[in-house]
Amino acid sequence: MAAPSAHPGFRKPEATPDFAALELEQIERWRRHDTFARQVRDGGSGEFVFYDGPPFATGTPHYGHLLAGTLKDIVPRYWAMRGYRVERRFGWDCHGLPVEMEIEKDLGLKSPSEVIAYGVGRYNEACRSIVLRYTSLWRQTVERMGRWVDFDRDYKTMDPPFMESVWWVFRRLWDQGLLYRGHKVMPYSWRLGTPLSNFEAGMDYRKVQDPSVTAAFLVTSDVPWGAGADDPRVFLLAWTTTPWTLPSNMGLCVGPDIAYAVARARSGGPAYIAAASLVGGLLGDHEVLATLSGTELVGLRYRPLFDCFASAAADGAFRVVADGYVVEDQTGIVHTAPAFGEDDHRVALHWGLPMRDPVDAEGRFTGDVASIVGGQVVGLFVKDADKLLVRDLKDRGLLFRQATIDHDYPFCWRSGTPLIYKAMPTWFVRVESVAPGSGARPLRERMAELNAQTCWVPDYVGQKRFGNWIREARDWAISRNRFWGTPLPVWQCVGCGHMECIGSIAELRARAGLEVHDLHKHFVDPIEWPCTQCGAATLQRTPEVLDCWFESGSMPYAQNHYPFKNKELVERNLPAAFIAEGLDQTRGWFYTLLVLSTALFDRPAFQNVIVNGLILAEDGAKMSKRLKNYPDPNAILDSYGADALRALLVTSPAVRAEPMRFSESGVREVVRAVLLPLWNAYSFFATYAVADGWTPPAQPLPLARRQLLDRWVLSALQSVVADVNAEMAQYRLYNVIPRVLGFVDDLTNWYIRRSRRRFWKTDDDADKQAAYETLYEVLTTFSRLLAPILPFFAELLFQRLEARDAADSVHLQRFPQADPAHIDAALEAQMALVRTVARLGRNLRETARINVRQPLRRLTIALQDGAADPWHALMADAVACDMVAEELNVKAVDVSPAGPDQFVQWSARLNFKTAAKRLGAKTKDVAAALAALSTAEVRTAQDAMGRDAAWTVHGESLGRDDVEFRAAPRPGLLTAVEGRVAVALDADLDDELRREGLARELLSRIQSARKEAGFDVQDRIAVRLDTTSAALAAAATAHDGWLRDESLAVRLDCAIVADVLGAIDVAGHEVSMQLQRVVV
RNA sequence: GGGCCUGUAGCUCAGGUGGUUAGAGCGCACGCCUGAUAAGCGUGAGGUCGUCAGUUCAACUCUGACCAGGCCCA
Repeated sequence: MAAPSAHPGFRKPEATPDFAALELEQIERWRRHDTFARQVRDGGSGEFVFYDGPPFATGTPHYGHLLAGTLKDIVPRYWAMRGYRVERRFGWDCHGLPVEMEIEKDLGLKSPSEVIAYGVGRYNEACRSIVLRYTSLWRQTVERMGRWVDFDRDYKTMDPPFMESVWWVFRRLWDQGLLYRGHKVMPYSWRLGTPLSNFEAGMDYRKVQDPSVTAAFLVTSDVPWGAGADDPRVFLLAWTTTPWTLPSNMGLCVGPDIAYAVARARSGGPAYIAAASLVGGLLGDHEVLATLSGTELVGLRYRPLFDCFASAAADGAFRVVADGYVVEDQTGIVHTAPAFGEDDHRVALHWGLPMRDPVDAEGRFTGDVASIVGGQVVGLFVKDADKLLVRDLKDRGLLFRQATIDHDYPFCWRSGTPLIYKAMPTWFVRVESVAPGSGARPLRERMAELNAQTCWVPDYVGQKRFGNWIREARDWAISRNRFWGTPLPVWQCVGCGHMECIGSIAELRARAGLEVHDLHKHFVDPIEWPCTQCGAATLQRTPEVLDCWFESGSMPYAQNHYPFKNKELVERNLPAAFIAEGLDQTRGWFYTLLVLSTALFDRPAFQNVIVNGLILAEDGAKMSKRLKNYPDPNAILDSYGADALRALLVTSPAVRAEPMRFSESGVREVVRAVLLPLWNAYSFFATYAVADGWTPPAQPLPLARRQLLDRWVLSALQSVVADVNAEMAQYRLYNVIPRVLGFVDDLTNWYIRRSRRRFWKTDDDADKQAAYETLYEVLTTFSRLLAPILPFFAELLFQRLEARDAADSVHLQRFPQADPAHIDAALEAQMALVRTVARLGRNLRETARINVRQPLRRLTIALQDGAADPWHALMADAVACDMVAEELNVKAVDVSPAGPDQFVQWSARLNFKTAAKRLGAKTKDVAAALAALSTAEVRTAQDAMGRDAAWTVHGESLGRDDVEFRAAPRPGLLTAVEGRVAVALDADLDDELRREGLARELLSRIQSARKEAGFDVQDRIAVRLDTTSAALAAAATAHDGWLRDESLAVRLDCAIVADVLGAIDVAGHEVSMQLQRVVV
C-alpha cells in the first residue's frame, strides 16, 4: 500500500448550490471513470444476486418506475459497498399487446384477419422496429435518477437466445405433464373475430338494455311434489340476460347452502323450484310444498329447453349442480352454458358437464342449431336471435317471465360492437390441477411452501395477499391468439393429432431440416414435417404465442440463455437475493417467477422482495397522461435534482406498499428539509477549513483528547451506522432512511450550532483541531452512509472532502460498520438531557419575555429524585452545566441535590398498567381518589413509600409501582417540568446584568452593521457611537474590551449627546453608529 | 361479488403486545437567534381518532357490521 499523499486541501463552497447542475457533474464523472463498472468488477468475491423485472418499453418512465428503480438502486448499492459483487442488468419486455396495439394504430389494422392480410412477417417486423423506440429515453431518465444498471448488457425478451430459453422452459413443463390444452372463456369481438384481453374488455363499457328472461326447465327426475295436483309438472326456474346461450345450456347451478322452495301458486298451475326467499316475488300468493337446501337439489334431471344438443345428456348434461358463486338473486338458480360464461365453464369442469358451442367466429349460429325454431336462427348473429328464441320458448310455455334490464355491458373498443363471452382453446400450466393419472400434488401447494421461505417487505403482502392468491391459484392460461410474441413450440399433426414439443433451435433445425435463426411466428409457422405417428399427414405449428408474463417469469434463465449457456451460473444464482416491484405485480411478475422456479427447480425465485405502493397524483387520483395531473418527471429532475426526488419517494408510504400522493411541493420540501441542511453542514465546514487552511492530519486525535460534544456526535453517528446496517439486512428501508436523515438534525442543529465558535476562536488550538477533525470524520463517514440513498450528494461530499484523484468515488468505498468503542449510551442520554433542559429553559425565557441576549443570574435544575436520581450524575457534570449556561445565557447552573420540591407541586396518579389488573372494577374509584389528593397528602404518601411502608387509598393498599408521582410547576414561579426534569429560572435583574444585556444588544447591532457595510469577517474596524442614553454609554464603557474583541474593533468611542441624528433603537435606547474599516 | 390495504389536526403521515394529557412535519399565528444568514430555532391555536354496535375496570388500539377510497381478481 502506498503512503497516503498529502491532502489536496478544500475549495470554497458555492454561495448557492444548484443541486441539479451539481448532479450532472457527478454523472459525467461516473461516465468518464466508468465508476459503475468498477463497482461491479472490483466489488468483492461474494455474489449478491439481483433480478430486474422488465418494463414494457412503450411510453416513457413514470414515477412508479422511478420509485421501483430507486429501490432497485439503493439495495444493490448497499450490498456492493458491503463487499459483494452485484450484477445489475436491465431488462426489456418486448412482446405483447401494448406493442401490437400501437403498431395496429400506426398501420391502420383493426383485426387479426387484417393483420394476416397485411402479412404476419411485415407486421412482426414492424413491431420489432418500434419496440425499442423509447429505450434511449428510458436510459436517459434512469441514468439521470442516479440508478446504476447495465443497459449495455441488457436483456430483451424478443432476442432469439432469450426466446430459445423460453422454449426450453416450456419444454420442461411439457415433459413434466404440466401443460395441457383446454378452454378459457374470454371476451370476444365477433366483429374483429378475436378474443380480447380483460384489460381491453374494460375499455368501453356502455349502458345498454338487454332482455331479462326467466325460463322454466321441466324436471324429469322422479319427484314427489307434483303428485295428485291438476298440473303435476315441476319446473326449475333460471334467469339470463343472454337468451342466445339457452340452446347451449348444459346444467343448472344452485347455491349449496341456499334454501330452495318447491312452491305452487294458489291460483294453480305447475310447481316451481326457486330460492325460498325469492319465491314470493316470482309466484305471488303461493303454497310451499317442500323446502330443500341447494345440496339436496343436486343431481335432479331436467329436459333441455331446446333439443339441438339433446344427445349431450349421454355426456352428463341437464342436471342440477351446485357452486358457491350462486347468490340469492332473481331465482337463485343459474343457467349454465359452459361455452359462454367463465363461472359456467369452471362449474362445468368441476361437475363434468359437457360443453357445446354453436357459435362461429363471426358470432353467428352454426348448423348445430338447425333443429330449433324451424331452422330460422342458423346464420343469424346471436344477439339478433334473442327475440326468436324467446318467442319460441313462449309458444312452448317454457317462458316464465320476460322483461328488459338496463345494465353496463362491455363493447369492443375498436369496432364499437358488443362483446360476447366465448370459450376459446387455450394452453394452461397446471397450478391447481394435476395431470390425469398422476399422483403429484398440485403445484400451488409446493409454491406456498417455498413462498414461506421468502422475506416480504412489508410482510403482509407475502403472507396475506400473495399467500391467499397462491392458495386459490387456478391453472395459468399462457397462450394468446396474437402475433408478436414467443410462439408456442408445439407442432401438431393435422391428421392424427399427434403433438411434438420442441425445446431448442437445434431440435427444430433437426426436425425441419433447415437453418433457423429467429423464432418469431413468421419464421417458424411455415415449418412443417411429416408425422411419425400416423405417417400420413404433416405436423404444423399450433398458432398461438405465449403470454408475455410467461417470458418475464422465465427471465432468471432466459436472460442468460440457460441452459444453452451459463448453466452453472444460473443454477447458482437461483433464487435471487433481492427483487423489487410494485404491488400490482402480486399476480404478475412475483407470481410467474414463482410458478416457473417451483416447477423447474423446486426453489423459490427470490429471497427478499420489497413491494412498493402505487403513486397517485396530488389530488389522490390516478396519474393520467391525458389529464396532465402531475408534473413531468424530467422537469422535476431538472429543477430539483434526482437526490431530492429519490429522498421523497423513498420516505413516502409507497415503500411500505401503501399509496402515495405525489406533489411538486413535496420535492421542494425535501430540498429544504434534507438537502439544504446537508449542504449547510458541508458549506460551514469547508468555509472555515479554507479560511484556516486546515487539512486532515495523518494521525487522528484520540477520542480522549476531544471534548464531550465531539464524543457525543461521534457516538450518535456510530449508533446510526449500527441501526442502518441492522435494518438494511432486513430490507426495511422505511426504518433506514428516517434514521439517516434524522441524524442531519443532530448534526446541524446541535453539534454544529454548539461548535460554531470553536471554528473561529483561536484561543485553544487543540480544541479547534478537535472540532475540525470531528466534523470532518462525521461528514466523511456520513457520505458513505448516504451513498446508496443519495448517491449524488454523497459523491459531492466525497469529492470535495477526501478524493485524492478524480477517478476515486464514494461508491467504491466500504460501507461503514459501527465501532462499539465509539458508542457511549450514557453520553447520548446525557446530551438528550442537556437538550431537554435547554429547551425548557428557552421556554421559560419566552414566558418571561426575556430574550436570550439578556444574561440571567441562575438556572436551577432539579431531577425528580434529587441526588438519588439516575440522571443526577449526568446532569451534575460540569461540562453539561456549562453547555446549558452558554446555551441559555445564564451565569450559573445549579443541579439541586434536594429535588424539585421548592419549585413544584406534586400529584399522584394510578399506574394503570401495573395496578388495574389487580384492582379490576375498583380501578376507577381508586384512580379518582388518588387524583383528588392534596399536595400535602401526596407528600405523606411519598414519604411512606420512601420507607417502603404500605399506603392505603380508598381501602386498597398500593405499592411503589402502583403509583406515579408527577410534578407540576408551582404557580407564580418561572418553572417548567417535563418528565423527571424540572428547571427554575431566576429572572431577577440587577444593574450589572442589565449593563451586560445592553452590551450584547449593542454588539448584535454592530455585527449587523458590519455585515450591511459589506466588511469581511476578518476586517478590523473603528466604531463611533453617539447616544442620548447614559445607561447605554455605561454599558459600552463597562464592556469596552469585550465589545472590541468580539467585533474586531480597534477603537470604540462612545459619546453622550443631547440629540442623535439618524438614531436606531437598541433595546429602547437611541444610538447612532458609524463603522469604518481600519488597516492595521 | 371475493381477497388484501387504507380512513387520526387544514394538508401529508406516526401511533409494539388495550392503560386515562393521541404525536410529528408542512401550512397558519406569534416570538427568538444570527461570525452557516435569500439560512436556523422555538411557542401557540387546531382532532367526537370514518360510522355504529360489542368485549373490558379501561378501546385510536381487540371483535363484528356498515360507509368511503385504493390495488388485484371476478
